[in-house]
Amino acid sequence: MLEYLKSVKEKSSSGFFKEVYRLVAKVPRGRVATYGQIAALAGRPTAARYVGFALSSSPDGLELPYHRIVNRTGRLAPDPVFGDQSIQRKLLRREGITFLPDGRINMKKHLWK
DNA sequence: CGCGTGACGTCTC
DNA sequence: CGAGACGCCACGC
Repeated sequence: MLEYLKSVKEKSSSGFFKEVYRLVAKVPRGRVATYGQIAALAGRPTAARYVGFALSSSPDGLELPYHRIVNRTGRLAPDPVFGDQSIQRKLLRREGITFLPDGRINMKKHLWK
């Protein structure tokens, strides 16, 4: 699995992945986007899972704002991805993003577009 | 064409 | 609120 992802990012053969990277990079500071949203913009409304996939294999060199991508309910990515969710939360808060009492992101207020 | 793989999404218990 | 269960799908083999 990781192998093919590697080849994908090296060859940039996948238009979908490439599109995902492009879109994610466009997310402005202080805003967040959802997997499903990115997927839809990338032309694959139902391929939300793959968005996360693309991000987890983010190409070296490209500094994508992973932390701005969250799932629909405002939940952050699982701990393993950032080592600890608190890291992602810190990054987001630093950009002015607010959290709800339950630790989820205030989607209404910060959702991209 | 089928199999395996998930940073998803949404619905039950 | 936590844990499953499904359905979703691009992409390499």
